[in-house]
Parts: sequence; structure tokens; C-alpha cells
Amino acid sequence: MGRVQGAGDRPEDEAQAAAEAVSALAALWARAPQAVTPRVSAHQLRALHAVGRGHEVNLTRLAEQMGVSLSTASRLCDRLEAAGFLERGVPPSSRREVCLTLTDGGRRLVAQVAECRRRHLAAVLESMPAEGRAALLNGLHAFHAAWTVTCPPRPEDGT
Amino acid sequence: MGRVQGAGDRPEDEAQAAAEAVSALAALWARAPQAVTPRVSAHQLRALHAVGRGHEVNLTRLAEQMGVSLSTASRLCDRLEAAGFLERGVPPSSRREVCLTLTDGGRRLVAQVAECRRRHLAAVLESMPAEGRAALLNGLHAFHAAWTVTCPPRPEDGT
DNA sequence: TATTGTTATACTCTATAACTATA
DNA sequence: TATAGTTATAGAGTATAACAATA
Repeated sequence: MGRVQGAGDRPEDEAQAAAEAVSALAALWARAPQAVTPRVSAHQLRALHAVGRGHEVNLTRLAEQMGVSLSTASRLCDRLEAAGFLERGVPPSSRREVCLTLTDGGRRLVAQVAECRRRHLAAVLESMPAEGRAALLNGLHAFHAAWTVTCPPRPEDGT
Repeated sequence: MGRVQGAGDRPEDEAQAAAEAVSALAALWARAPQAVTPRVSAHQLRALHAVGRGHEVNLTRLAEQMGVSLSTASRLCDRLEAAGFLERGVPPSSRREVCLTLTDGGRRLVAQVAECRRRHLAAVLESMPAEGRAALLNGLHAFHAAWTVTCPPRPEDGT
């Protein structure tokens, strides 16, 4: 495995050299929400992701996970509910909470975005030489492992 | 260089296996704007980036690069100008255009975000084993090369 | 009283459409 | 007339603060 042009030995230099590539990768990821139909905003999609991932999500938990205020989460759910992507339910345990769940349409939308990202990423992977592709996949795997260890639990900004 | 767990031979499977890692990377990238002072919105930052990158940027070009309407770009510049990050100038060639330039404060802000991203990325790189780090840097370099070839010129969504 | 959500108000970001000024 | 920008209007997303309902 050869050296990357312009990458020094210090992590700061390496990060500098990787910056443009990471920007491109981030752009590919951020672009997907605009490609699905019906088109929803990035924020609405983040909410659908957060609801779809967790179990028994109430509004307070959703707001925490998204890193927004409670009122914002409430308004967001108003529109997602009106659009038919999400439902407010009343859990039997506590009548003052709401239990957020995705509708079939909501799940379909989330799946569409994931599929879109996967397809676009795959398209670039296909055009890469096998060696570079293998390096990227191994490198990403190592990055993810290191990330989950070092990164504190933060709001889910990655859509 | 070993195989990544869960990665098949097809690019679609590989993309699937890489999805979580890319999400983490995209999240790291998207998080930086919130860490700078004075805090600006992601959209304002994108505008500063677009203005700082190009030469002789007018409002129409800015709107195209950002993928927003002309009026949105105009309002965005209103606030950035009021905040002292950007200036509207009149180019000698055409008095109906405006020539957007960053102020020193605007340049400083853009540099802060880049520095923040670099630092956070470097922190994760440091905690990775040397082999994984090298693989990631080489892989990202290969990805970027493939991306610039295959990717059509799109609005700059990557902040 | 403490917790969960909703609503009131105000601001940013967004688009379409109407407008002004320049070429 | 065509092009470059601005402004009017309307709607989404945002936060703080005030409110209602439940525990």
C-alpha cells in the first residue's frame, strides 16, 4: 500500500490531506434526501430516522436525539403526521407521553433514502480500482470502530 | 490487508457495509459549524464557503452553486453582510451585478470551521491503528479521484 | 411539585411572483 | 426585451417562554 500524496506523518497533516475527499463523501450522503419522492426536508428525514431507529420514542427523546428543542420536535411531528409519515400514539403506561411510530409510508421513505445513498456510493466504488476500494472499505471500518470508542454520545447530526 | 467483515464482493454489498461508517464521517463533518464562534447557521456557512472559493462571485452564481433560489441567496447575503462576514461590491464591468467578497471576519470564520473539522478528524485518526489509518487515507484518496471523474457538477451540498 | 407536550411569539431560511435598474 | 437584484408574501424550521394536562 503506497503513500498518499501530500499526507505527512502527523494526524493533523493527514486530516488536511483527507479533507476534500471527506467533503465529497459528506456531499454524497447529504444529497440523498433531495432525490426521494415525496421530497421531504433534511430535518424531517432526520426525525423519521430517529423515530424509526428507536423503540418507544416520545417527543422528549426525539428532541434530545435530534439536538433540537421540544417545541421544534413537536412542530416537526405535526407536519410529518399531517403528511402521513408518522403517528402519535398514547402508550398505556403514561397518558401524558406520546409514542411516536412510523407509518408504512414513513418506513418506505427512510428505506428510499438509504437505498439512494447505497446506490450512489456503489456507483463510485465501482469506478474505483479494486485496491483503492478495498483500502477504503477497510479504512472506513477501522474509522467506525475508533469513532464509536472515542466519540461521546451526541445528537445524531448525520441524518 | 484483510477483508472487511460483512462486505461482499458486489459494490452494493460493500456500500451497505460502509454505510454506518460513512454516516459517522458525515456527522463529524456536519458538526463543525456548531462549534465556531460567532455561531452561524449551516446555510450561512455554505454561502461563505461558496463566496470564498470562487473569484468574482455574483448573486446568481452563488445561488446556482448553493442550489437555492436567487431571492434566498439575496436574503442570506443581507444577513451575512449585516453580520460583517461578507461585502457586496459593484464591479466596474457591470453596474447591475454585485461582486461578493468575504471580509476578514468571514475568512476567519471559514478557517475556524476547517480547523475544527481537521482537529476532530485528526483525533479519531490518532486513535486508529496505523494500518487502518493508512488504509483510510489511501482509500479516501482513491475515492476522491473516482468521485471527481464520475460526479457531475452539482450544487455544493457538502457545506 | 415535577414531567410531558402544546401553543404564542419571533427569527432564519426557503420559493414564487412582482418589482426596479441596467444592458 | 433580456438580465441582475431586491422585495412582498407565504410557509417550514428554530428557540424561548407561557400554558395545559398528567403523575
